[in-house]
Amino acid sequence: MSADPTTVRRPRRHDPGRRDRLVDTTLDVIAAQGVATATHRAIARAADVPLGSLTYHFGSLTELLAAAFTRHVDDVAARFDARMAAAPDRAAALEALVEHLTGDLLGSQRDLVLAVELYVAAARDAELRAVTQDWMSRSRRSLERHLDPVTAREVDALVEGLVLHSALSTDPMDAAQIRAALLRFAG
Amino acid sequence: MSADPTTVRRPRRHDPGRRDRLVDTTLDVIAAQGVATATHRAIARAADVPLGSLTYHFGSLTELLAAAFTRHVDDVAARFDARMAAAPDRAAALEALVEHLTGDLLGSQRDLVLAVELYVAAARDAELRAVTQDWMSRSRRSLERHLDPVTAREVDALVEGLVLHSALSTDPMDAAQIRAALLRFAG
DNA sequence: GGCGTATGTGTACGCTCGTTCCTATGAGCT
DNA sequence: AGCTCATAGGAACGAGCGTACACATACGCC
Repeated sequence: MSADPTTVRRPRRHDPGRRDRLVDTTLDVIAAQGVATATHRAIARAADVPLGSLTYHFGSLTELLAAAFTRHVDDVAARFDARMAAAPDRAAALEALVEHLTGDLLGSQRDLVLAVELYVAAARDAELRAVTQDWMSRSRRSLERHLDPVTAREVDALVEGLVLHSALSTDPMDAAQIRAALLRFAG
Repeated sequence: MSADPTTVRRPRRHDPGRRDRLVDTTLDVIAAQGVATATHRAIARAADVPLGSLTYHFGSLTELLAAAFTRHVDDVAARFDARMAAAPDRAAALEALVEHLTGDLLGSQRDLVLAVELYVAAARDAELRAVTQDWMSRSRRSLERHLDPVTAREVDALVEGLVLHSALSTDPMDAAQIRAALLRFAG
C-alpha cells in the first residue's frame, strides 16, 4: 500500500447542471467564433469538460446546436414580448420596438452575431430552420398586439434587414436613423 | 508546316477557360449545398477536374470563394444598376426595384441562396465582408439615382430583410405583398 | 529540332473532425 | 453496509479536409 498516487485525479465528479452549462457555453462559442467553429472539442475546451461529456449529454452536435439556439430564441422572444405586452398603445409599442432593436439587439454584439449565425445555420439545417421560424412567428405575434397583421409582417422583415445591415455594414445606421426608418414605415 | 508569324495570334500563356469554369462551378456548389460544403474536393468533382488543379489556379480555398462571390455580386449589381439607370423617374425606379426583387432575386432560388450564404460567410471572413460591403454600396448608389440617400439606405435595409425573410420563411411574402411594402415605404 | 517554362495531374502528409467504446466513479436506494 | 446504474473520463477510429510537392505534358521561343 505504499502506492501514494502522485497522479492526482480531477476532483470533478458529479456535476449537476452540466448539461445546462454546456448549452450556455455553446452559445458563447458561437457568439465568439461562429457556428462553423462550434465543434465538440472547442465547446468541451471552453466548458472545461472532457470530450466524451458532450456526446453523453447530447446525441449529436446538431442536437446541441439546436438546444443552444432554442434557448437563445426563447430568451430574446420572451424579452421582446414582455416589451410589447407592457406597451399601452401603438405608439408606445413602436417606441418599445425601437428600444428593443437599438438597445437589446444592436447594443449587444453577442445577440447580433447569434442572430446572423442562426440565420445562416437555419438556411441549411431543417431542425434549425424550425427554430428560426418559431422566432419569426413569435415576433410577429408580439407585434400583432398593437399592429395589424400586414404591417406586423412588413415590420418584421424590416427588422431582420436592419439587424443584418447592422451586423455586416462598416457604416451601420445609428439609433436615430433606425428609429426614423421604423416610424416612417409604421408610424 | 511552320506557323506563319503574321497569322498566329499571340499565344495565351495563361488559358483562363478552366479558371473561369472553376469559379462558376464554385457558385453552383455553394448554391446547391452551402458554402460549408464547398471544399476543394467537392468543387473538383463537380467541375470534373483533378484536385491539384484547384490549388494551382487559386492559392487557397478562401481566394476561390472570394473570386466566386465577387463574380456573383458583379453580376447582380450590374443587372440592378442597369434597371435603375433605365428608369426615367422615381416611380419607375420603384417599380424596377420591385421587379428586380420579385423577378431576379426571389424568382431564382439560386440567387437567394447565394445571397444568404454570402451574408453568412461575410460575417466571419474579412475578405468576404469586403465583397458584401461593395455590394451594399453599389446597391445604394444605384438606388440614389432616383432616391435621396436617407431613403436609399432604408430601402436597402428593407430589401435585405425581405431577401432573408423569403429565404427562411415557410410562408414567404408574395410579389404583391413585397410591392406593397416597398411602395408603402418609399412610394 | 531542342529547351525552358507555364500549365496539368496524382499522391501523400498532417491535421481536425464527429462519434464510438471501454473503464472508472460515486450518489441514491434497499 | 453493499449494489446499481446514471454519469464522468479519456483514448481511439475512420473519414474528410487544405495543402504541398514531385512528376508529367504541352507549347512558345531560339
